Amino acid sequence: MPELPEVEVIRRELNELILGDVINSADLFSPGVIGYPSEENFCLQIMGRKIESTLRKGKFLIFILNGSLKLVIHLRMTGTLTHVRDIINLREKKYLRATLNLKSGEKVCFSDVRKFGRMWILRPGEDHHAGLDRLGPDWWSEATPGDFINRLALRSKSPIKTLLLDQRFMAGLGNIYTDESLFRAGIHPATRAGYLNKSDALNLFMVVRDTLSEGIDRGGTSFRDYRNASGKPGGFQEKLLVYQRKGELCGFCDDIIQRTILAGRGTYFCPTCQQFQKWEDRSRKQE
DNA sequence: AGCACCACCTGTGGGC
DNA sequence: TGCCCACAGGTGGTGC
Repeated sequence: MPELPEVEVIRRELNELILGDVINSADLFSPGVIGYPSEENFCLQIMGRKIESTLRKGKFLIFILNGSLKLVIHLRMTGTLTHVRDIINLREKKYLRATLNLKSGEKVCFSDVRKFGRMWILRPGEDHHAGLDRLGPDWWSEATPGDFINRLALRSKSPIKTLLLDQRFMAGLGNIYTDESLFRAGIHPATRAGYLNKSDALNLFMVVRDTLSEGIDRGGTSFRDYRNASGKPGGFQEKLLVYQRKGELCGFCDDIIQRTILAGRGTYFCPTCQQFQKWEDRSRKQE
């Protein structure tokens, strides 16, 4: 489910609601929800910690706790974080995996249908337990056009979609925002990175940032499960131009949106508006 | 090094 | 209505 915009929407909301609050305790309801340390130590270490600040890196949500501890959360496909006073009001109650019980009397509820989501408590130097150390620059708060161009040059043979999805390349994009960005930039998802010149790359960088920005402004994309910290859906799904629109008219030309598989993921594109691949094939034949 | 494939889970929607 | 299959916003491991 959540990509960078969805995690950022949740972070901003929780930042207003729980900053400065204290986690009295945690309740765990699903084995495997804690990535590190053990469930027992997770519960012991989190008790009585003050939430000093909130961060996001890629799709990871991070709460800085007093005593140099970090609470790290990844929602993976179907995870949600909901701020409630009473669990009875929780929409995803059936899939509740953990709660953080705050001194204020409120709770942060971690629900997750598919159980892929994880939480970690990390001390300084323990980022590798969550894979945080392997992330590239965050697309929203860290990456620069220069980063992007330099990194593209290092992976020039990879299809551009593969790179955009690779969190070690740059962190935060998932399947929806990748397909939407490539459509908006007019680039076929299979185009090899090395085929993009500097101007193409710069344009793609700006388009990705604009697409993420609009996603955040509209409260994220609720294709199915995503809800913000108040339990409400986002609105960017109404603005999707290709994702999940196989067989529909493009909207910018008379062609029809196609679906294929790339990087192991369902991939949506317009064969007419995203022609980079065709040009690349032609230039390869001329070699 | 990089990529394809499977695994992890549960639910939903389409076709018959 | 029911069954079966494909597919779903993510990532890590394995083997070629």
